[in-house]
Amino acid sequence: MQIRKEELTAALIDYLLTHGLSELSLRPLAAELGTSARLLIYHFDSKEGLLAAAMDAMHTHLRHSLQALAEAEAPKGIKPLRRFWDWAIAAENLPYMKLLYELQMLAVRNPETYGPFLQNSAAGWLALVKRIMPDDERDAAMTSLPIAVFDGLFLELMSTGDRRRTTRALDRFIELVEQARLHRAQAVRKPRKAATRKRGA
Amino acid sequence: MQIRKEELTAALIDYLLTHGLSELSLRPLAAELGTSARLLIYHFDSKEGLLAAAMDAMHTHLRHSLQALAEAEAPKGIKPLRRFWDWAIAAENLPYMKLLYELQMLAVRNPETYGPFLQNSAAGWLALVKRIMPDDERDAAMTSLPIAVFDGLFLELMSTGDRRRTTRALDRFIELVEQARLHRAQAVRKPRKAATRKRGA
DNA sequence: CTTGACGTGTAACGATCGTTACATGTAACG
DNA sequence: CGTTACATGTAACGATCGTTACACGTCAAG
Repeated sequence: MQIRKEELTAALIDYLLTHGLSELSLRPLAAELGTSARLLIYHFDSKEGLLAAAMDAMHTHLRHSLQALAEAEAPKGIKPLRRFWDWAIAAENLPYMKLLYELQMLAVRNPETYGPFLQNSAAGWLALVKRIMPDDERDAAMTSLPIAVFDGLFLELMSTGDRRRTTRALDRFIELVEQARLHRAQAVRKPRKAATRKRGA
Repeated sequence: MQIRKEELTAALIDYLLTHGLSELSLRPLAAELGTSARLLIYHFDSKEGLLAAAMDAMHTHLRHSLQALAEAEAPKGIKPLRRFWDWAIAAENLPYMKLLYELQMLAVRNPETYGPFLQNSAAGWLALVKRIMPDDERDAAMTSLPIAVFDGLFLELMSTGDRRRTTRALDRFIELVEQARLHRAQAVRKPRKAATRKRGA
């Protein structure tokens, strides 16, 4: 019955992964962990310390898992963005990603409460995104776009649970980027310019 | 009858627009409205009734404002998606949109609390989106995509407040769709390769 | 003037919150 | 053995939560 801090943290994350952050309360949490609120405070000093430990563990999990993805050999024919998506919606990462997005949203409205738990995970994402977009598109707006597509689709996935639809939409975006790149390549090779502009709606 | 209730609802929304939903408490709310918690319960029956009234008013505002947009004459040269974006980030709509997104996220984790306040605003969006994508792309994935782009960029706007960057990214997406359409049109006119058709991943 | 509905203030209820006081059990070490 | 440090249980504290009881004032209708 002697649970130490690390074991507590692991169980704590499991709890947060299914119950979310916003309505966390010490006593119900302690009840499900088989301990008491007293113990949680003893080990984590305060509720905030408890949240800090949990959020840190979450970030650590995601960082390690993402690093493993980056180091693994990339299969041919799968675009980085799609590979990132598959990683995110994999069973072992999806709950963590949901928690991360929940944190991000809560931090928008309650920065003083949740802001301290934000780590710059976007920096990690960016390293991957850098390889997604064509080089000549690497301005700020064009790195924003794939991340926004990812975020938006992940949002829809969280709301509807529709993996097929969201994944297909992501593939459509990738095709779109491909086609546009191809089109630009052709336009450079044979610059006919204004003659091809016709539909504007 | 019940004139007081309408005034209260208006003030209530103003409060929620700036303070958010997740940490709403009757007494601080009442204090800022210059009344008492007693009064709020008297007029709205319960906290849930109060939230219901507020969320209904929010949906009503958005629906009316969006309808006004749909009925207004569309300026030439501005794509519908961009027009929708400009509407959403306009000063009079942005706080409502933020509140809507907050509601949507809270409903993901706490459906029993916030689910009842969800109305199918996506249906309203869809009517606009229908005119955004080219006709031959109107499958489910391709209507998901612009909405996801919008959602993702709006999320980033909420987090960073960077209007310029997000708006520019949206414009890039629109260009992307345009270029892809143009490319496909050329491919149809001179079908050199079958590679530009659908690939099954 | 009386009645009764609406609106409001004060105060309290029971529940739950994060946190703390106090006592105790366990086990390693001198 | 006793000491010491960590771990744990029981209970309670004060604060705040949504909600309710009760009394009072206003004002139009009878």
